[in-house]
Amino acid sequence: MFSTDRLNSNRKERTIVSADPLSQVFSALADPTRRDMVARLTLADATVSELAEPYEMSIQAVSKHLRVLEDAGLVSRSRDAQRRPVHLEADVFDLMTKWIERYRRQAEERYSRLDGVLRWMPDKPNTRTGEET
Amino acid sequence: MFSTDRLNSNRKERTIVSADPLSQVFSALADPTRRDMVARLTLADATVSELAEPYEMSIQAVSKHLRVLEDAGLVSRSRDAQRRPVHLEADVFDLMTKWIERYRRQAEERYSRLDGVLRWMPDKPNTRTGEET
DNA sequence: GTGGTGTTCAACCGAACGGTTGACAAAGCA
DNA sequence: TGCTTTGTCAACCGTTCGGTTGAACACCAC
Repeated sequence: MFSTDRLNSNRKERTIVSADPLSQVFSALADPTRRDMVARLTLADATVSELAEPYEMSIQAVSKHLRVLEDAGLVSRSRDAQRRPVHLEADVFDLMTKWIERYRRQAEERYSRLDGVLRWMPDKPNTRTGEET
Repeated sequence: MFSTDRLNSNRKERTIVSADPLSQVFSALADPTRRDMVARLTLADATVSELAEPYEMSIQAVSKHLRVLEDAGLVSRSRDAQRRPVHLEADVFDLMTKWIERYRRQAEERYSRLDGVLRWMPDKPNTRTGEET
């Protein structure tokens, strides 16, 4: 909660502030390299160097990308000797899906409601900002 | 591709490079303020100052946020005297939804396939990197 | 032990981000 | 004709981001 991390350091828990989960997931997937890794991980687990192979960047860069995927909960890592197999955690997708679907539905509802309003149309100026209490 | 923008500047088209559409949408929604704006816009169109009202930041900051939403195609703006009513373009949600659903499905398929493999289990090492040609 | 392999850590760098302030344009209102 | 409202543009500032290099750690194989 305060220092605790970055002193004993090495293990996890150097979260510091960490954005809300939804922001983390969205921003993790905002990078094409990271999206590509996720896509490949839907086919099979892979080690860091296997994941790094197709890209031109250094292994360290890939390792960093994996960290943000892990922090976002999209990916988990186990241990196999020196190797760190990466595994996709598809559940987190739901977080996004739910957010998106919720507001999409709300938007659609609103549009159909608006159709109604337009048909009704008394003499108000133009329903500009709508009926938001 | 080179200068061209930022010289004639003022009108649109200062795209410079502009990330791929999917990255733009994801990263636009990676900010909680922007997500909140989108959420509110599902209820009704709104002007810039109406949108800005609940937040502590300056109008200019809100204007910037709207720009990234607009560049991502999530939002469009019309004109009403000095006002610039903002309207949600819910279609772009589909871009994300499709990406997410595609890989979620792929991941699920893989897991069920893996169940099969485990039951079958010959003597191969472990199907590590799978069958990605 | 020594050496190789796989991965992470630490420091650094330039570009992008999220915010600020100040100036200004464009339209309505006195 | 001013003055106000609404919004954008431009410049700046500190922080984060995506990448680099170099060093270190952890583990296996001689």
